[in-house]
Parts: sequence; structure tokens; C-alpha cells
Amino acid sequence: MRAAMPPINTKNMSTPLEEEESELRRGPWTLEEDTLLTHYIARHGEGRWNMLAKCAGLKRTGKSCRLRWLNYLKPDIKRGNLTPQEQLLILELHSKWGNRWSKIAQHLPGRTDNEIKNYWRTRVQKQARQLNIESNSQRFLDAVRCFWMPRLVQKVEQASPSSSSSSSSSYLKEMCTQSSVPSQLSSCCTVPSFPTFSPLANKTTDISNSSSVTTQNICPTDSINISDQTEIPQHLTGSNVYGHTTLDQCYNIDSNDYGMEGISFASMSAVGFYEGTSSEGNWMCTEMSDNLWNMDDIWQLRSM
DNA sequence: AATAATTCCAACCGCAACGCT
DNA sequence: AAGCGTTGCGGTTGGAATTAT
Repeated sequence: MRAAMPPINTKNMSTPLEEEESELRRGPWTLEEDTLLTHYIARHGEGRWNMLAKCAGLKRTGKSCRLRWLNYLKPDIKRGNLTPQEQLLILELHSKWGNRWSKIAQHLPGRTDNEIKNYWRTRVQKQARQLNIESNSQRFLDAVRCFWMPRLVQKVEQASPSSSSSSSSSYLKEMCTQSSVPSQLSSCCTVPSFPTFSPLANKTTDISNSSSVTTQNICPTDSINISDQTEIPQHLTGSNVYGHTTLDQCYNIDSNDYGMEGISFASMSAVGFYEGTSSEGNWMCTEMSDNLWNMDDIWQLRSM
């Protein structure tokens, strides 16, 4: 946001064009502007943004109007944190398509490319930085597949108890066989034995910066029902990528971070990931499932 | 309670693709 | 084919909000 900027451009003007441009507003949108834009589009539809901006009486560029509408005002925009399913999808689709945000966003109804891009930059890349891994490296991709994704799958299944546990296992095996992770990894890449979800641990503390948080800190509070909105791409549902995990089933859960935050340096290092083990060999396969959730304590001990 | 540091995300920018004349 | 306006995309910015000290 650029709220500190003057709302009206104040550069000197000499031509009519510049004079017009000088009246263009920038920075955060006001409620009045939002109302103008919304009402105009309701009456006349979207498109022809430059003309729309003028006709609606907005002192904004067409570009700005389009962005405001698509990213904020459009009725089907979904607010709130990304659900585990959505995060899973983003991770998966990004591994396929890279930074094709708009393409990824097409598979997340109600989510904008901007939102997904922000999610990637603020959450995903943050983890890469903390792990000292290039976020676009194969190593990080492997970490995502075999550490982060399992947690998300676990979250999904906890919220959808009717789905079988084997579904996530098949999903994970699929994920791991897709990656360049050594082949033997796929056999060990099972869902770790996560602590079971505790409804009593009902506090929405920030888990983003904690290296020792487990799923017990995550709780269903504000229910976000996306069951009728989350659309799984056909190429995923059609294949066994998601196995028979019922991602389209009813899902109500608070969507705080289910990310890699809990996957600490310790978790990574404990299985030989973080400390520069080679990409060959069974660097991630050593009792991961048993150790993943208590390695933070070990890490803390090590750092003392 | 005050201050500093960090995170988050709305909005901007430049560029490329597209469509029309 | 060239020129021009429009649209869409991905990268970047910067200030409000939040968290840490």
C-alpha cells in the first residue's frame, strides 16, 4: 500500500494528457471508489477498463480498476487464509508450472494470482530462506514434497475422517516418485505419525515462527467451508496424485499456517536434509516418521 | 509501555501478447 | 505490415499490522 503517497499526482502539467494524468488517483482505494466501481460493473459488466474508469467517474487508470475488481471486489473472491487443500494444490501446481500464478489461480476458485503469489513469497520462500535452500532448487522441492505436503495431507485427513489413511500414503508415494528424490525414498515417504488432533488445544496462537509447534496448535475455529468451491484439477483427480483422498468432501477448519513452520531445521537435519547431505543415498529416509515431531527438542539441545 | 523488527498483502510497474484498424 | 490501445501476467514495493525485545 502506498497510503503515504499523495492521493492526487501533483506533477506539473503542460499538455491536456498530462493534465488528465495528473488528476489520477493512486494508492489505496476508498470505500466510495469501491462502491462506484462495483455499481458500475453490476450495471454494465466488466471489461474495457479504461473506458469503464472514465464512465464510472473514477479518477483511476483502467489498469488499476481491473486490478481492484479482480483482486478485491469481485463477489466470488474468497477471503481468509488458505486451507490445507489449497496449499497442497499450490505446492503441487507450482512444482509443475513454476511461477505461473494466474494458471495456478485458475485451479483455486476464489483465489487470485496475487494472493497465491504472495503466499508463495511470504510463506514458502520464507521457509527456503530459513533452511538456506534455494526456493527453486530441487532440494527444496524435495523437502516440500516429503515434509510439508505430508503435513498438509494429514491436515486434510484430520478434517475428513471418512477418508482412509491409506489414501494419503498413496498420495505421498506418488508425490515422492514424481520428484527426483532417490527411488528408495518413496518407500519411506509415508505419512509421519503425527500427533493426533486435539480439540482441547483450541488456541489460535501464531505458529509461523515457532520451530516446535506441532499440529496440536492448530485448531478449527473459524469455519471455512470450501467444499463447494474447491475444484480439483482434472489432471489431479483423474490420476492418482490425490489418490482417492476426498478433497472435495466437506471441510471445515481454520486455516492458519499448516506450512513448513513446524518442520524445523531440526526435523530436516535429523534426517540428514539440512546438513548438506548428498542427494544420493538415503538422506531422508532414516526413521523420519518416528522422529519428525520431536526433533525440535533435540535441535534445541544441540544448539545449547 | 515503548521501540524495533518482521510479516503480510494491496497496489504499482514494466513488459508482452493480443486484437483492431 | 505497422501502429495503437487494451488486457493480462509476473515481479516489486512500501506501509499497516503484528510480533519480538
